[in-house]
Amino acid sequence: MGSQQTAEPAPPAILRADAQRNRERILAAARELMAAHGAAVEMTDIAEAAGVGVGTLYRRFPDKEGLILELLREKFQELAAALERELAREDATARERLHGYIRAACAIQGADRGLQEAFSSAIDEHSGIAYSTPGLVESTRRLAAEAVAEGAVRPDLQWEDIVSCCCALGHVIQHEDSLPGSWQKLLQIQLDGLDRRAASG
Amino acid sequence: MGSQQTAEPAPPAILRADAQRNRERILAAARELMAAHGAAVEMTDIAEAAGVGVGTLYRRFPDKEGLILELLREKFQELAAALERELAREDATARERLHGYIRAACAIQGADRGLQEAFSSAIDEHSGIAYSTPGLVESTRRLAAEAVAEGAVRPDLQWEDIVSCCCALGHVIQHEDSLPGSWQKLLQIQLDGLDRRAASG
DNA sequence: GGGCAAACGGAAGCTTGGTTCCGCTTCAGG
DNA sequence: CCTGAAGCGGAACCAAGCTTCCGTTTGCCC
Repeated sequence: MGSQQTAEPAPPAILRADAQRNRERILAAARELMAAHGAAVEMTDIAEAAGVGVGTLYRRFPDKEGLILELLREKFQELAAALERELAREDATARERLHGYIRAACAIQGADRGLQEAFSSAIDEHSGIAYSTPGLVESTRRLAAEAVAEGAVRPDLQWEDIVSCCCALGHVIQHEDSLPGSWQKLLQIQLDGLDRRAASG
Repeated sequence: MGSQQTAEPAPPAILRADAQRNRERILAAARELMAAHGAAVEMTDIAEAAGVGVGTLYRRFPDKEGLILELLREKFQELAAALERELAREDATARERLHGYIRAACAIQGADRGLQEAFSSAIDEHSGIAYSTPGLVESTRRLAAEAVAEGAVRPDLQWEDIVSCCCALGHVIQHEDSLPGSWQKLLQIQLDGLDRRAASG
């Protein structure tokens, strides 16, 4: 191998104006379709919805996985934003902020099937994304710690429990069609179960 | 069309001895593989594990869906059996029987990835199976009613909530690898949340 | 034992959906 | 305006898996 391997001409980091525009369109279309139908949407459909050929799509993203990854990143940032918003509330107790965040996570997952899958798949194959979203873990940890310190929630609450709850709720939310309205009840049960007075043993 | 349409020769309901044996083998292999790898196993692999050609597999079952359906039926019967067993316990309070059943459902789902998917997919496309499993719904309803009547669990508990809990737990259990041990904690939170003292408002 | 419906194996066929390829078009710098 | 790199479209390609087909084998009944 020579001193400078140039196997790939390495495309410039700066995109031409039209290419940039198309990139946005593709992301928007993918966002839209995946929110509605989940990760199973076909690349062809995304391209069509974006008003672009598949070739263009593949010029921008390495493969389907890559496109999904990009959207996953977005999703987790959305979640992180909700978390920050909640943590910043001055008018609420730590327990209320905890409840607020879990509710927000439900709302986000309900509005977007993609995120529900993100939560699951991200947990497995792509767990890196969740963990690499700046501040997400750290803020969750803080949310838990503050609620425990306040004394209103179960003393053994850990940040991972918050993740489990959101993940579990997301799953039920995704099946809204066949278990209509049942997630609200489960949410209530879980929030109650997180309270100090509920903790057994 | 004549008085007796014989489009299909209508295969005899009674199988030849070897055919019967192979049918069992196929089911056993499918059970095994799907428990380990979920519904994604390939028909070819199932046939191979059963020591049989794919053709044979398709002679017994209409298609992959049909095979899965057969196993799903089994799974829900397994669940129904656990439920009956729990309901029959004389030595326990209704609340303990409720806890016992939910724990049992977790155990079953943990031992068999297939059932977790069953719980989910059954909820959607195949909800008929769950509902057609003799006594499953009825017994769940009874489990809930008895626990409520006893007064130890939240008064607004409905049988659907039990389903939600099991379904949600199953989802987290399936991701055991990436959220190690977290389902036990969530189970605890939910069981606590089901108690009367936890119920808010 | 003989005959035949039932059963078998597994190669070939088909479908679905991701990915590549390449000739044509468009931007942007000189 | 001219030119070349960057971008574009979408038909063609390819892999994966489910399903079918058909020549051969086997259990079962007379």
